[in-house]
Amino acid sequence: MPRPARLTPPPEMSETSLFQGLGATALKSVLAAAVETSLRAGETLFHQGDEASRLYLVVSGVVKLSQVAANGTQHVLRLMSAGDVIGCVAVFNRFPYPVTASVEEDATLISWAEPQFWHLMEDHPELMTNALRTVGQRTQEFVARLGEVNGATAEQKVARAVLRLARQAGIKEADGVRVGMTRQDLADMTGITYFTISRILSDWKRRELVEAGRREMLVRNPHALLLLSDGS
Amino acid sequence: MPRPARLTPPPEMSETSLFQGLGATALKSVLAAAVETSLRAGETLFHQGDEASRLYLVVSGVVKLSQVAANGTQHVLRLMSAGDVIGCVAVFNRFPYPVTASVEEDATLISWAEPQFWHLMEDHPELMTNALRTVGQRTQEFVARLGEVNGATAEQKVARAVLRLARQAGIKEADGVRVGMTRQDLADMTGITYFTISRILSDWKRRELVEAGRREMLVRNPHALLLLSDGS
DNA sequence: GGGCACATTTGACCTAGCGCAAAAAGCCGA
DNA sequence: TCGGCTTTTTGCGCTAGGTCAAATGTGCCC
Repeated sequence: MPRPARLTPPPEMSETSLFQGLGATALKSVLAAAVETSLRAGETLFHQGDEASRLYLVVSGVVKLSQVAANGTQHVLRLMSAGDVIGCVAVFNRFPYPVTASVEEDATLISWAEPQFWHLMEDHPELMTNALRTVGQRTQEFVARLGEVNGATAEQKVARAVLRLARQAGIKEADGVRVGMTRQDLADMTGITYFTISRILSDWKRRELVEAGRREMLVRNPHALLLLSDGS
Repeated sequence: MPRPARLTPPPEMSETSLFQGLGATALKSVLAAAVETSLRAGETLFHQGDEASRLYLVVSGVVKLSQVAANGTQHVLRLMSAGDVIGCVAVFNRFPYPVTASVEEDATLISWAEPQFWHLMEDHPELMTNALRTVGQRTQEFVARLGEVNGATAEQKVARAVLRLARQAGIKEADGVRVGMTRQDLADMTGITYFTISRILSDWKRRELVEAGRREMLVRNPHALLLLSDGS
């Protein structure tokens, strides 16, 4: 249910990296041009291959970026949460979206039509600078990951995926970080079968690094996972 | 041996995607600010982790972008040839270079200091637009590759790597495309041991898809490789 | 031509992780 | 409380590809 974005920018907006260095007036006019959308878990923002028509900024909730490979398997690339920009790669490229964006947890987003955002960037050079930086960071992340997937054991990959998950969509609790995901989700993120995922998690449970329940887990000892993901 | 870039832009410069849409005058001033460098095969442009101080454009030759993973293995990300921009991700990020750039075949490059290029982009908005597009394309490529590495067999990965190699650094000949690389190079590009690479190439030789010699190969039937890389 | 340094090939063996099947454990609605 | 459903666990066999060792080229320098 799209509607115009509220005109009064909430204070946290000015801290969003996309808006860094933007004056209050500029920020207001950029936000005025945006449209606010609320989506429920399970709904889809856009599909892989759709024409890249809009640029989104996540205000709240969690959005999953996934890709369907040629062989039909689904690969989850990344979860996006508050402050993350979705569609930047495709929009600045005038290419179809390379991924599918679906809502994991009820989300609110604001978005701009592609030509409109180009205008905004022309009017506000800082915006373009920030966009360039954002895309650069995204690339850097993917480059780093390309390096990581190689030669890593299944356990290392799972450790990294869980840590990423905890960072991007985890909820801090007294004795750890809680993340909601199925074994299948983890499998899609790592390219490992969920059988192997289950075996690894069972092992971690035995070693008391995590507690794993149905559709969720509690990361008790992130540091140990970091060691696992890194060293042997 | 750096020296100022020649002031008269060679005609092909205006076709470089980074300079698309730039007027002749603008192009001249952008080139005037650049420095030309020639490097021999084996020399290094910059190392992974170096401060990202310059943005390079390949004029001729081939430059290899590689990454050393945490476990010490080298991973070749991409070969860059004429028209490709090197360092864009890091420079626009003010992050250290995430990769090492070394010269594969004697190369000539032009480069700009980072702050200077920002000024040029401010003066010439088309340049910034192009930069944004370039970074976007690079990202898109890496995202696509992240999806590809998953679930692919060794043969599929090698097929893709060889095709990329042929496209990025191949020399067209009467009966195929010649590419210069060692089995080890291919291993570094795919994350596969060179034993397996050798086995796969031997098989391809038997099936007459390629001819493979010491430090080089001739791709006879790119179409067959494309089928291999894609289908089962 | 002979020796040397690599690059490549081939073989033998081994293991991480996949595929499949079947059992167990939660969750929910009636 | 009982099905019926989904998610997770576990066992077992199998295979792609890694590891190691040893043989075979191949080019180059003296």
